[in-house]
Amino acid sequence: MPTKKSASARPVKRTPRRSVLSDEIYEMIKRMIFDHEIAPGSRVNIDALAVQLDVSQTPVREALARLESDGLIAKEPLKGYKATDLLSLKEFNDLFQFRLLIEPWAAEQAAKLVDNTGKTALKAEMQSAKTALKISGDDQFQALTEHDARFHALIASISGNQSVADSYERTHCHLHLFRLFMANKLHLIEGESRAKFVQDLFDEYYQVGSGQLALKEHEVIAKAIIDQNSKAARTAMHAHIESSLKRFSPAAQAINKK
Amino acid sequence: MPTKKSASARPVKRTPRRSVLSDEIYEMIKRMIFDHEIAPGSRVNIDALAVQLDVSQTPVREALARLESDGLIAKEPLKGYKATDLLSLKEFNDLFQFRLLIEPWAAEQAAKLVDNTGKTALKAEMQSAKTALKISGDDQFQALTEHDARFHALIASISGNQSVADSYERTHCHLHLFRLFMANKLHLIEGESRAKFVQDLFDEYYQVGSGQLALKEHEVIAKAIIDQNSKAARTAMHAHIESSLKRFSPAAQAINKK
DNA sequence: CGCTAAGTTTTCCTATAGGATTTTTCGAGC
DNA sequence: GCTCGAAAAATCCTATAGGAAAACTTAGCG
Repeated sequence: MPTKKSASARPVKRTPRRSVLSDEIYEMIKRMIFDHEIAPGSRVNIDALAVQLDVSQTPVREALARLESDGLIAKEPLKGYKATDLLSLKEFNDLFQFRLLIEPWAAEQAAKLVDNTGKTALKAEMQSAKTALKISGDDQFQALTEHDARFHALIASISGNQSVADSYERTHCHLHLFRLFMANKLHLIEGESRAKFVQDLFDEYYQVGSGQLALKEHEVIAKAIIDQNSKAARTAMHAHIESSLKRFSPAAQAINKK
Repeated sequence: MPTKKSASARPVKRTPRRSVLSDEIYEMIKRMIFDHEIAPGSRVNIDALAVQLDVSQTPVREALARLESDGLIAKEPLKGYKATDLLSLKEFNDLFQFRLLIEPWAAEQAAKLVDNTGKTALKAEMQSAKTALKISGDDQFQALTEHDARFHALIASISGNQSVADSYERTHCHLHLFRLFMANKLHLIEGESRAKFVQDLFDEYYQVGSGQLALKEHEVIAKAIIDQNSKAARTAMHAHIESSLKRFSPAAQAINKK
């Protein structure tokens, strides 16, 4: 009786799995948060999630436990899990302040320590950004956000300091920014004027004029690192984060006024 | 056969639990790592742990998943969990470099933003350090390490920046330091001279002369914050971390030479 | 002595049931 | 009509057993 239902609902033989199931589930749930399939603040039902993903509760629980210590999901004892709320304005500012503490240093170190492998990787990443520009719509924003995440993570990695790289990763800042942005976007289906507002935000962030401001800033940073100019790398990274903070600030404020 | 054994081995009625079982298990396992009950690098068997702690596998799995994303335990897919190795010399230095990036800033902010509640908490923590000095033996070292952890976490918290406070917490630096230190200690049962070496380390770290150097440094930091002298707080914290790095460095080197 | 192959062990995943706690619903009383 | 309290439902948390896949071990053969 029990096996029958699931056996018929599930592919007869699961494709040979690359790694461990709970890891896949972790990534899938993370992606669901990323895609707003799980809305900020909404409850997350373990049973439902297990059924939906067609696995048992165990891997779901493991994934949720990890997501909790990532700060992406909060557990209220005996009440269940819920997706964390979007960043408040304060949290948003705090996050960028934190980045200002570690990333300029990371860029500086990266410029000092970079080798040929690192230079190649940086060039490749900048190339992928250009590819992303060819996409259109929300997918473009997502592609650019993902480039942004990879770019910063790459620099942290080149810096050679694992503690710094890890702490950057765990901020999940790109995920928070994307959620913030999309929340604005989604709220606006109701009002035409606000849709325009979000479009403006988008333009502002990635496409000021024909300049693609953020990518230009990335170019400057990448160049400084490849040239092994550590001072310039630090300065450029600092400027980029502050500039990024300014660009995203309206989005964060819009949410908090709601 | 299966139920019988566990039913007889377990207390009839579990004491009314304060919170959630998996959280308790998480803390217990963390403590086991702290106490070297789980040796660095050793395999961690889920079944065995569940039996030992007298709970089922489920909460153990959740705890291990969280510990993994804390970096205290590593999962090798399809092979099981193992406790992470002790910090290599490089990781040790990286960790302190990371702390240098965020903690002096945190101290500076704390001095700017501290209120009466914060000042009271700081004074209380310094008082608890004095109490710890009355303990003797390894317990004293543990008590002082825990004070150290609370002191730094408190300042990060007073700084008001949640991202910074979280990232400090997640370094688990006090835990790593304690493991490093105890590993030296434990290895030395074999050699008398090395036992002396560890005692020296201990004296060096917490009791130089009758000065209790580290605590003196804490006093300076605490005073600067309470006086709301932000510049002094930053400087004192910077000096303290560098001083701490120097004091612990021999312990880290000893492990790596092994 | 080295390498392949079968058997054993370990580990992960699944499934399900039952106890505990919270939330919701519903009815009685003011 | 509103508030309070108790029963009912939903949800979470725990426990346990068993099956599948991979890793490890051991024995036999070249």
